[in-house]
Amino acid sequence: MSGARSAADHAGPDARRRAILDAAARRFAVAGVELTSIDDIARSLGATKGKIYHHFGSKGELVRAIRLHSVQLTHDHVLPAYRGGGDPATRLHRMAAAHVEVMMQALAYHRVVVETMRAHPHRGATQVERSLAAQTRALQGTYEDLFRDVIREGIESGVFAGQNLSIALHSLMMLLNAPVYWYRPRLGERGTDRDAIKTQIAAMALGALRAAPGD
Amino acid sequence: MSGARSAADHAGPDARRRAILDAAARRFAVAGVELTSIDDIARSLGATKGKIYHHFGSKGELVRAIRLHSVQLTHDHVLPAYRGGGDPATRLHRMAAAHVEVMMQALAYHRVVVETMRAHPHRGATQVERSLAAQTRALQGTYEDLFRDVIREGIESGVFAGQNLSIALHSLMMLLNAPVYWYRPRLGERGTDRDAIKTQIAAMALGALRAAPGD
DNA sequence: AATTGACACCATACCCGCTAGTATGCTTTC
DNA sequence: GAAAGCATACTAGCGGGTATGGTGTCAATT
Repeated sequence: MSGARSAADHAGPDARRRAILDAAARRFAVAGVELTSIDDIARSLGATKGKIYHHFGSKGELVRAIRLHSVQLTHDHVLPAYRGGGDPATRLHRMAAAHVEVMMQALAYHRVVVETMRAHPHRGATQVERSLAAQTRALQGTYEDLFRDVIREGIESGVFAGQNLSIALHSLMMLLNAPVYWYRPRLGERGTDRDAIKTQIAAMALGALRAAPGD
Repeated sequence: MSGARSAADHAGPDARRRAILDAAARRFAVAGVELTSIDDIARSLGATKGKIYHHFGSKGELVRAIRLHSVQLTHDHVLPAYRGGGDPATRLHRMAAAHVEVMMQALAYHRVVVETMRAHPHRGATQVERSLAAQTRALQGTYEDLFRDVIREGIESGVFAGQNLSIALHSLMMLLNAPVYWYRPRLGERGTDRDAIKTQIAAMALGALRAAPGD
């Protein structure tokens, strides 16, 4: 009685992988990674374990794939603002707004990221898992470099306070990730809430960097 | 061969509870809550499950107790700065510095808090667990109200930007919690690093609140 | 001071549910 | 007809929790 490809399945295997990832991210986001069983995810797909384990090798691989996708989404969404011209303050404001925006768009994915943030090396990770983790780390690194660049430029040009770059970057990222923790889209919301949030947080980010270092 | 009370045990049962909590927090912080078994914690104490389950009803109770202790520590450490006089900016700066300070002092406890932040209700929580969680929520609420008060006061007096209070508070808390994610005490550090961190973050927090709302 | 219970304290050994992962075979597709 | 795609049924092991018994401590009693 199976085999009847329906809905999003017609677009090929990658689309099916994606559908599984979406479902997994949603379940992980609401119930937590550890408390979500593979059967839960399969059930939310109207399928069984077999489907998931056909496309992914393990639960850990699922989590790593979600993490990687999250970072890719974020990087792709913020890069234009980085490449766009303007003084450091303007660029950083646009980047910050874009970051907050994508946090709220793909909320489930980013929730998984922050939950699994303090990468407990997950003893016994497979080869694929390690590879995904490595890609994620690398992309995350180049992503943070975008902000590091702009901050440094801003410090050198005097618009940002001359403080410790590493601390500033870490703090900025946490500030921009904040909505992942508390934002809950309201039913029937049309985007004005999101605009307010991203505008305010971007403004706060700029203010934080402009702060005088001494006190 | 047992029964020989040693080390910190002489100070009574509460001290033993505390020792267990410390060990649990440390293990949880380094390996993650889910990946840490009760046996792991017991081993790190030079004891067995029996000791832990004599003092705590369940693993969940352990986690909740750690969370509560974390909030209590933070509240107690920041309250003096709240009560101290000064204009809103000064008070908030002191409160922020105190918050960051206690984050780095009781790092393990706060790590557990942020890891279990998005409270997955943990289906089947016992009565004691629910009670601990309720106390934690309550205290967390009154703690955040300290900051809310000062922010509101600052907005009214014009030193802070007139932005959405809820978003500002959430963002501020995340900014102040940031060190929990990345700070690692260096061997033989004598406190100058911590001073630099808390000073810079407090300054950034002030700057974030002073930011102009519109853009 | 010595004895005796009573209870706090903890070790040992055991159970058992839960879920990640696998083995297998039936469909559908190409 | 070969291979991808997936359902079904099963296994295995980890770890949370418990049942039980032993050991020390302390207070009351004699």
